[in-house]
This record gives sequence, structure tokens and C-alpha cells, in this order.
Amino acid sequence: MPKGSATIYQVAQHAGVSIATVSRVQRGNGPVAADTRARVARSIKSLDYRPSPNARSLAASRHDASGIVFPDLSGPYYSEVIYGFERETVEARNSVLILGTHGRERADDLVHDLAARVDGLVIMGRTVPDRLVAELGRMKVPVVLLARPAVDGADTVLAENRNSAVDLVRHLFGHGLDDLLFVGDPDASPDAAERWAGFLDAHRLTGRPRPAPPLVSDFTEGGGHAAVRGRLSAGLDGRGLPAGLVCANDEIALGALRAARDLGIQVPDQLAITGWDDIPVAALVSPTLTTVRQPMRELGSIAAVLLAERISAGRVEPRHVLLPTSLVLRASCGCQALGGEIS
Amino acid sequence: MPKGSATIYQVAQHAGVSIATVSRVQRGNGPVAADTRARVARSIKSLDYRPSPNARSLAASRHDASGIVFPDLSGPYYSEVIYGFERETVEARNSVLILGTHGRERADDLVHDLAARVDGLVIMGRTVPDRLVAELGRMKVPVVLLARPAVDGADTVLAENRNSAVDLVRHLFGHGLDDLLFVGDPDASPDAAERWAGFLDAHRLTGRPRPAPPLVSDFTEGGGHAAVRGRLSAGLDGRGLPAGLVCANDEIALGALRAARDLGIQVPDQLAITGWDDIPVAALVSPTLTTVRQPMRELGSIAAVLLAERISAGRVEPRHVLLPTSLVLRASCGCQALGGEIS
DNA sequence: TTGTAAGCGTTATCAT
DNA sequence: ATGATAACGCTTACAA
Repeated sequence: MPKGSATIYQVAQHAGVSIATVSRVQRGNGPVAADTRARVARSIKSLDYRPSPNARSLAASRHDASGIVFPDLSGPYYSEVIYGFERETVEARNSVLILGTHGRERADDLVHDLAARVDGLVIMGRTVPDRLVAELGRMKVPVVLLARPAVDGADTVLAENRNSAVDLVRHLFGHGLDDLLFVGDPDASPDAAERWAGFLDAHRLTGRPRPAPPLVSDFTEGGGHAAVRGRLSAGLDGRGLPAGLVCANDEIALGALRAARDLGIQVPDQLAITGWDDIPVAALVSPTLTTVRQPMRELGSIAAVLLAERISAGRVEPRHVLLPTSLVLRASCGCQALGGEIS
Repeated sequence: MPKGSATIYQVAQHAGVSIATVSRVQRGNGPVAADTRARVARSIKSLDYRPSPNARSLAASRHDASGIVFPDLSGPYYSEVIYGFERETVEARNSVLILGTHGRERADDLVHDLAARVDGLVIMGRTVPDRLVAELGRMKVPVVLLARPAVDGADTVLAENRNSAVDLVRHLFGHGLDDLLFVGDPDASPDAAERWAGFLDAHRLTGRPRPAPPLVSDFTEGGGHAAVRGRLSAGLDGRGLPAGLVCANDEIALGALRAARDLGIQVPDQLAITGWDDIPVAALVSPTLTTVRQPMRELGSIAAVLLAERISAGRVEPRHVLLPTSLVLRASCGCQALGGEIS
């Protein structure tokens, strides 16, 4: 019982056959006589033989593993996507490597290293520059882009943003809320950019004047709180309050909610607030949060499936999957707390 | 430019040296003449050579990777721990493999496979049976147990539970709340078991009678909501309401909060509720949640450090790290919403 | 049906 | 200081 389990040689010897036969039995492919198979199988079991994934990768130049790159694991969005990806990937008998770039400088090298250890990669959002994505494409590394526009010949999977934003904003208009402020940073993520674009569309389509520029905030509760609090207190000091805040995600909206509470502003009576994602707590805060649900786990699992198609089925033409979202009407926009759901 | 980058042979040829020399230069270890080194380095750069992790693992029998096993990625707790682990591990130039067991039957095999791909493993909670942990120990696979009592010679890292529970419960007693109900499942996790033990301790230490058995719930908001709602409506029907609910984690507490809201029960006036973990939303719900903060990311990063000690420094005597927690007093226990923090 | 042997891309041990 | 060359544990033609 030295470190590691038995090797193929030990099994071969134990069963009195060659390593080729052991390999055949183990992988269940080549032709093997029934009795030989049984004998070898017994040896495998009794020695508890498990082929070394490394040696196998080296010989077969496959890894049976895939990787996912994310900017930061913070917040429900990333962890849910990763959850979906992990689940689907393991289900397909592959291992999962994760890499958070965390805005590191070495990110480039880290991604290359990751790429060398897997059969394919899912890349979330703007974690890596287009240049690198193209480079991976040239190296024939299967790549699926998640929540990011197409680059090169890579697959993409994203949730619908722009039309959903239009629907959301028109719903707010329907509440008689005209003066809306978008909170988020369109320059920071493709998702935010699309939501902002839909926000603009809705104004244009309904013949309204162009709205104020976005109130810039990162995707965190803290960021949302700070930005919104600043804007609202300026509003209280005479600049005037917007009628509603359309936040680029739920966490920003949560921060906005807290800012409003800090300042004694009633939501939704004095100020409507909406989010995006429908993270679990959106239904738990008070007032409950009107938001746009996107299927986070499914984003991850579908990315895994696309990757598998490329790797195993050898697909090469890029596929682009667009997942539908649904408007979740709750209390924070002025709807009844019971609020139904519109897809 | 075939699939994958250049091999060591191509670099050797390009630089006019043997592969051994390339290896030396690449790894920066063996003795190499300055000019040779420079020439080889140039070749490496110009061919964009990156050693194959697989071949390297096979030859050196190291993986430069470590793995983490969790039961389910749902909820902030697991994702935060994994975040801390990933960050620290990548910082140390290692890759990270994750595996969710999701209560699968094949979990055993999956863990073995994972073990074959990494230099060491972090195992969270009760994801795998003691038998398997012991088996890994026998195979000399470095193992760090997280939020789980020691097994074999494995390291452990856990946050203090029992005393913290005593402090929390005594704090509730101080509010004049005597009839407390524990919500959670001590049989389902070591953490829950310890918190329940502390809950009992507090009663004993203060000369109170033994409290009612736990109201069983899994660690989810939904589970907490269902269990608590059932108990509270029974209470409303005459059985009587407890004075406070000590929940095994924040998500259960959130469910309890919702159940109380459903039934029109005022928190904390009619019913106090406390959680555990201090997940981000605990500060955002209304009333804000009194809870026990445990350093989730740090649990992950410390596990990574312990693992690294075993792997690189070759430590072999088990280490056991106990992380302190802190009581976070907010509104749901009856404290002022401003609530300070006691460590 | 089974075995032999040539890789796969490194590291590491000897020689030189 | 450098180069051969034998592992590492497997897959996979190719032979037998």
C-alpha cells in the first residue's frame, strides 16, 4: 500500500495478462474473452485499481475535465452559475477546475495554465480580454463565453437583457413613474450595458426624452448603497428625487433600499426600486423586490452542455444560446406584495 | 501551431540544447551557464513554451493542484468558504478542483477520482463518510477537514460553536426570554450538533430545566420557513408560542422571520429570532438579524494554508485550528437596531 | 483474443 | 555545465 493506488502493471501481473488487456477491460472497449475479462475485473477490484488520470491524459491527450473562469466568486450570481456548471459537468463524469481572476495581473498566465489542464473552458463576463479568448481559439481550446458577447468562434450563452429591460421600464411607466434613474455601470459589464440600452430604448419607444446618465455603481450592495445614498441626499437637499431607481442587479437594489431606509424615504411610495437576477433574498426583504429573474444555474449548466458538445461531439460551428428571463413583480415597484410573475 | 503549445523538444531544438537543459532553465534549478540560459529563455519565450502540467505531474508525481469537496454549493456559506480557499490556493500558484457531492451515490468514486488529481483535499462537513477519510489517510493523501471533528490524522479547521452558542443563549436569557426553541438538525451536521450542545449547556449552566428538543429543519430558508410556520401556527392554536427561536443558521432564521410575518407575529416583540453565520443579508432584512459571525472566507483560506503546509513543508502531525466567532447583536433579539458587536 | 512496444511530455539520475 | 536516457502510468497501433 504505498502512496497512490495500484498501477496497471500490478493488475496485469495479478491477473496474469498484459497491461494492454487490463486497459481494455478497464475501459470496456477492445475485444476481450469473457473469462479473461472476469478474471481481470476481479484483479482490478481486489487491488482497488484506479487508472491515473494524469497518465491517461498524457497518453490519450484528453483531460476529462473542464474549467470555469470568473472574476470574483462574491455574491449569489457567480456561485449559482458555478453551481449549475459544476453539477452538469460532474454528472457527465468530468472534473471541474475553477479560477477566479480577482483582477489579478497574472490572470493571463493563470488562464493559460488552466487551459492546459482541461479539455475546454467557460469564461464569465469580462474576466479575460478578447485577445486572450482569440488566442485560446487559435490553440483550439473549446471556449464557451458566458454573459459576454461573441468573440471569435466561441459559443455564447446569455440571458436576455435588453428587451427585458424595456419590459421592466415600461412597467414602471405604467405605474406613472416617469423620472427614472439607472443605477449601475454600463462600462463595467456586458450585462449592465445591455440593461442600460434597454432602459434607453424604453424611453425612446415611448417618446420620452433621453433620461439622465447612469448613476455609476459596481455590482455590490455596498457600492449601490453609497451611490444611491449620495444621490438621494442631494435630492433631499433640493435637487429633487427621481420617481424610481432601476438597478443593474439585486445587490445594488438592496443597497438602494438600505439607503432609502437610512434617509427615511418610503419605498415604494416615495421611490420605486427594482433589481435584476432575483437572488433568493429579493423575496425576503421588505418591501419585497421587483426584479428580473434570470436562470442563473441554468446559465452554468447550459454552458457545460455546450462545452461537452464541442469536446465530445466535436462540434465546431459556434452556437449561441439566449435564455429568457421573467419579470418578477413584487412590492418595491408599487405592485401588491403578492405580485404575480410575467414572463 | 498545432493544438497545444510547443513541447520541450521543440524548444531544445530551437535553442540547440538538450531537453534536460531546457528543463533546467525552465524550472530555474539546475546549473546552467548564463549565456545558455539566456538563449534558452529566448527560445522559450519565442515559442511560447509552457510545460504540460500533465507530463510534469506524471514525472514529478506532484499536481500543483488541490481540491475541495462540499455537499452542495447552495447558499452563501459554502460559496464564501470556497472563495477563501480558491483565492489562497491560486495565490500559492496551485490549481483548484471542486467537487459537490450533492448526496450522490457515486460520491465515493468521485472523491477518489478527485484525490488522484490533486496533492491534497479539503473536505467540508459530512460530505464523505469517516471510512473514506480514513482511507485517504492511508493512501497518504493530505486531508484537511473543515467544519468537522477530527478523523484519523487529518487536520481540522473549525469555527468555535459551543461557547458561542452559550453566549448567544445567555444573551437571550438576559432579555428575559426563557422559553427558547432550537431550530435545526443536530444530527445533520457537526456544526448544528455543537450549537445545540451549547444551547443545552446554557440552560444547564443557568439552572434552567432541559429545553424542548430541536425543531428539525435542514439548513435552507425554505426548510426553516416550513418547520417554523408549522410550529408557530400550532402555537397560535393554543399550544403557546416560545419566547425565542435559536436557529442553526441565518437561512433558517430568514425562513423563520418570513413565517412569523406570514402569521402576523411581531419580531422581536412577540418572538425573538437569532441566526448563525452573519451572511450579508442578515444586516439587510427587517428586523435586522441577531446572529453569530463566523469568518467564512477565512475558514477556506486557512484550510488552504494547512493543506499547503502538509504538501510542501511535509508536515505530518495533525494541526487543529479553531477560529473565534463574534456575537452580532441586531434587532431580531430585542436589542436596538443599532446593536454593537461583542466578540 | 492477446501481447509487444512505441509514444505522450516531463523530471531526474547518471555520465561526460 | 551539459547531454543521454530511464522512468512516470497509461493508450493504442500493430503483430502474433
